[in-house]
Amino acid sequence: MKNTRNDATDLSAQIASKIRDSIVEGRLIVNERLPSEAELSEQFSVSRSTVREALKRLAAQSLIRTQRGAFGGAFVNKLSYQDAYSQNITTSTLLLSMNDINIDVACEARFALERSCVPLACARRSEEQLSVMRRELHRQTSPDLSDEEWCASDVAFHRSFVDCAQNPVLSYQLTGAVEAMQPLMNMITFTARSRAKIISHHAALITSLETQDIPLAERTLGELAEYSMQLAAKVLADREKK
Amino acid sequence: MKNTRNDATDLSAQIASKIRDSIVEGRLIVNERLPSEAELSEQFSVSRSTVREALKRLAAQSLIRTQRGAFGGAFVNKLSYQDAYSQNITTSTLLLSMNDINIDVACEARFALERSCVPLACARRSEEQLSVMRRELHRQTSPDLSDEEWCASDVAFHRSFVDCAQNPVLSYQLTGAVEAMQPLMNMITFTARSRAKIISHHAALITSLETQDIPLAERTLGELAEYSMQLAAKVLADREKK
DNA sequence: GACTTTTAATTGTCTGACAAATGAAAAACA
DNA sequence: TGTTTTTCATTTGTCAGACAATTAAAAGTC
Repeated sequence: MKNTRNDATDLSAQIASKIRDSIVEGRLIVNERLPSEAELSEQFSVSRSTVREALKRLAAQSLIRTQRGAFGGAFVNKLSYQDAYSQNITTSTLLLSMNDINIDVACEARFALERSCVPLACARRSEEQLSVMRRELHRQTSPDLSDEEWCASDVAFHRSFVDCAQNPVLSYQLTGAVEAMQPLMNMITFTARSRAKIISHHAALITSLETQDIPLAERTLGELAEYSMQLAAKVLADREKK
Repeated sequence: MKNTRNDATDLSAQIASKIRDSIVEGRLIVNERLPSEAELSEQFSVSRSTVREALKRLAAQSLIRTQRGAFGGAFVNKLSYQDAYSQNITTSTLLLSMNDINIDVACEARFALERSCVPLACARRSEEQLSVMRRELHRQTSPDLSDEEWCASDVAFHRSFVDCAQNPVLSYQLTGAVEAMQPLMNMITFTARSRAKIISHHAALITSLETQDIPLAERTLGELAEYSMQLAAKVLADREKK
């Protein structure tokens, strides 16, 4: 079906593709054991090293895990949210950092996505997430926070906001968008004044959740998006000047 | 910094992690050439096979590409949208299929995310995307479409809807959500009647874009979400009965 | 100057070996 | 008999060395 993979590539890539298809299309199920490396090398008529390179490719995508010893081997891995998160973050971060994405485009996407969980977040927010957001808000008021720490706290704040929707699939999909912004924002120097302004928006966001005020949340996110873009634009303008 | 990776793992995994960090943190830049396998094996004091396994791991994540011949080698790869898309789709699909996700949760997330591009899509939709949507809508009216073909067309339709927002980052983030739904929806048998109903919603969606009617688009997406969940619930109920 | 051949560098693949881990079975022991 | 220890076969992890295939630069040729 999706056999766009083919001839021109390495043997190890071809073999990895074949096994990957077996997993994705369900012919190999979770926790099932693959044949041993020796058996695979016979099946595919290649050397053990080639098989191993193929298996390492799959391991890098968390599709399999391996275990040594008798009755060990390679097993189809149940992809955890944790694994999926970190893969998503790595890919999103690299995509943004390598493709000179316009920061406005990234901001626009991020806040559009975040806005998508406003109704659910307002309806379902639990004390657990709210307390994380309050904690991060408090941390943000500390004046001796470095720009990196500030951005990290910002990410934690927004991740918790997303988690308010109590939908793990939604959280997963948004993780990449929220986390990948951090390196971009890290380039901005946040003055005391700009921090104060963002903090007030964050406070409003918490209030909107507490009072389940959907319009307020949407408006606040919009303002945050706009302000982020302004700050970024200013940084770019300053850099231009030099 | 993020050195949660450590001791208990394979040498090849450790080496892959080190190189990955170098790329993610920018010490190795796009198109830069890595040392040759022989040099790397000296640097890390391991055999060439171990280095190769590490490099294959990175290649599986599209972080590097390799080229044979003199002046060949491993180069830091510029992650393309295409590569990022397919990684995202694979991960999302597996996450959903392996974690017995409640279909309601997946539907909820998908339509929440899709709703996030309604304002942008209405404002910016181009004739290009609209014609794709019309083409898929027309295809959906064909009665001899298999359930799989129907679902594939559905995915193409919604991807094009997302693309209307003209924001590649947004499209990237939503690809996983839209595509990963297909295997879940494939389990549903779409009767002529249910197809007709969905087609009418799709038609309304096209109209809402043409007339830039944001409320109509949001309402239509909501109805689609609800109807999808109904169909899924019915499938589950029928299966229970047996 | 244009074309061909050689050459050196580099990845891709293969073979064979040994180390390390590990669970099962066998042996030893109480 | 029941429990602990030892042995053992299997499998992955790592290594060393070899050769094939590819490739671009360098050298040679006309």
